[in-house]
Amino acid sequence: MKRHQITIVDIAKELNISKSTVSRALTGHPNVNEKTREAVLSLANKLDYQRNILAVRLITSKSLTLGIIVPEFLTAFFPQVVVGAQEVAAKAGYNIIVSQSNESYETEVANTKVMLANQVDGVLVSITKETRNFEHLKTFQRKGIPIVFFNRVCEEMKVPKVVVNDYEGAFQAVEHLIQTGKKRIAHLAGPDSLAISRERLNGYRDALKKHNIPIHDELIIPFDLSVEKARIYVKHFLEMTPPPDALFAINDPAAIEAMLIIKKKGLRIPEEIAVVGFTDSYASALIEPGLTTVAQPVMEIGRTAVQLLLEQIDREVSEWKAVTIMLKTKLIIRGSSKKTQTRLNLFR
Amino acid sequence: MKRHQITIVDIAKELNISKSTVSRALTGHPNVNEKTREAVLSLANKLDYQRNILAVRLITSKSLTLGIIVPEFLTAFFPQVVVGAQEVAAKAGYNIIVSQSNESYETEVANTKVMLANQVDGVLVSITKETRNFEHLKTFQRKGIPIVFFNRVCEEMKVPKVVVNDYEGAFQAVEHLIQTGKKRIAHLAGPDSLAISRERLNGYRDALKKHNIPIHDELIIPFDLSVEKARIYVKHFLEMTPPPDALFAINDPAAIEAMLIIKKKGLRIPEEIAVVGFTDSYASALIEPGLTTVAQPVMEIGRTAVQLLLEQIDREVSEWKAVTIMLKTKLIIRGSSKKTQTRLNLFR
DNA sequence: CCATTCTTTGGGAGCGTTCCCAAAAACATT
DNA sequence: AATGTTTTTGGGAACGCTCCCAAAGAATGG
Repeated sequence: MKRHQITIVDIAKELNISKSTVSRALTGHPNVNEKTREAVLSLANKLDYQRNILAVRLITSKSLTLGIIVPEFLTAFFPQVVVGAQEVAAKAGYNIIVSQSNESYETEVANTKVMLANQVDGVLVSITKETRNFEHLKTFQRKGIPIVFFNRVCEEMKVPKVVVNDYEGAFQAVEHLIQTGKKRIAHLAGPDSLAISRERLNGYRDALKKHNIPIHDELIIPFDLSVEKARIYVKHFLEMTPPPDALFAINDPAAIEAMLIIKKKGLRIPEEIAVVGFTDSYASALIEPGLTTVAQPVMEIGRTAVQLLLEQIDREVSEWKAVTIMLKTKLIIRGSSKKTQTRLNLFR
Repeated sequence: MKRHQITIVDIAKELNISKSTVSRALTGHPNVNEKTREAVLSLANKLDYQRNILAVRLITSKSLTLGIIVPEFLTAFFPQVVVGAQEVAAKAGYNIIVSQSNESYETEVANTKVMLANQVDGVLVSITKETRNFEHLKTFQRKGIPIVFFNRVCEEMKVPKVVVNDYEGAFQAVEHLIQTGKKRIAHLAGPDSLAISRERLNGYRDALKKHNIPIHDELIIPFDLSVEKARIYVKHFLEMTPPPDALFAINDPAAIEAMLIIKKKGLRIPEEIAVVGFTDSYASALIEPGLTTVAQPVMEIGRTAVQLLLEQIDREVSEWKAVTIMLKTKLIIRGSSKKTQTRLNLFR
């Protein structure tokens, strides 16, 4: 019952020409008579011919597939990046396979093997918070498979990277807090291993410096991005005497978690303690008061990363260049950091 | 500079045996001497041999790839389904390519073509809110490519489906509202074209019937799942005299949008109007008061759907059977529907 | 009109596997 | 020792396409 799939040989026989000519007509090769081409195309259309991409992949030694390794898929950030990536990849005829490492180094290593087994033509990577050894990722380079980092990049590898201006974003966020009169600004920082953590921390530091506010080390706590640790450290901040009058968190989930705890404690946001996050996730607009946050162009990150990747794929290994593209952030000011009316106030 | 990829022929030459034997040893075929197998495996290991999956795919006529077509990728629901799906697919050696239709029928049709072009071995589909014609999906059946629906299913096609018990979930949600003393319960329903809309509507209706509460048609408004329409209809509900004392929304985003509007109006939740959603998204726990909602096992939906799909792939077309698997929902009661203390009260 | 160039076509190898069939080798049975 | 049976191996076709090379055909020019 298995239906025979139409091949170029079928078309060739039908038209009494060779399969080479059919192939040329179909692929748009210039050396083919216009009439022949039309005949081939119309017959192909009539027979509902579908090029066997599996054969094309074998002969060209290209899987026409890109891999994306992300640390998680729970928050909206990475799915959005994937949407952007897919958009550009699809236009170029590439598929995307995604694997999430669940913030586990082990899983990330396993995922690289899956990517290799699938012979991806290139790979986008955002590392886990645990990743400190990069041998598994260097394998891609060794095998001539281009790699592009985004968001959470590996600094020691000389490959293209797509990031946002974390330093600038953090700087603006903290400066904004200072401008609203805050003086004792805590920073719930990301793990030291991630460059984004360090960049944002530097932005925080320099903003304080610029405004001559002393930097207190006890107001800077790096954590592992888990909700549990976030809670512990936020509580710790609140128990200080005096407590901080503002909190800049490494990301929105942490900021939101902080807000929940602060509100539970009965402290007023932003009057007693202001909060600022990073990324502008969906939830940051929902919570009350709205969370002030540093927005990043999430889809654009995906698009740009794939563009860079495709450029590498088309080039010789020797021509690869390690550009770092830095996209802009934008501070979104909401109720968690200013004294204006929030929706909540209406029925307080 | 292009490194020669190790093939089974290389291994065969090195060991002075035929490539057939090497193939057998590598694939675990029984008819091969144990010593030969060991020799092959150890050499393969030593040479870092990687089976060329592109060749395997061509010869077996299997892409080892599954397609997933989802209507959107913005809310957490579908990415989570994908995570579950991937988990099961990966174990069986399958890749997954995802395409989102952005709630557009046109795009959905285009996506089916992408799936066909990629020769997926099977496809998971959750239709858009616009999809009323199913020809593009029936093409899969015609070509012998198994299809499994999940969440938003096509009722007229006799294929496996994975859903949650929408009727029961809605019934429980509405019964819960009745038990908290609500009498005038509105339902912001989904579009008529989707079975989930109808199921949830039926659950709503039957719960009212059971408790002898008259059903008012003006309290049931179907909408197109857009935020804009949600806002309009919620406002419409609130302007009624008397307004409803509870609202059951087709999904969490609509419920959350409703809560924001209700709060803006200065009405108290749940005292003046209670709200219940569907799915238990991340945001439903964040908003204040917490949103009572019908939780569904999201990852499990993805896992189950892939399992069904793999079963179909392994079977002959004639053996395909159109089971519908109905997973359980669970009512999560939060502040939006009960009079207990919410966090908010602490600092009111 | 023939040599030269350009356009168009056909033949066939090759991509790296799998799998069938036959041959060889090893083992068992009378 | 001869035959039968099982295990193990090799040869080679096949998957459907691309691409190289040579050949045929058409066009051009002196």
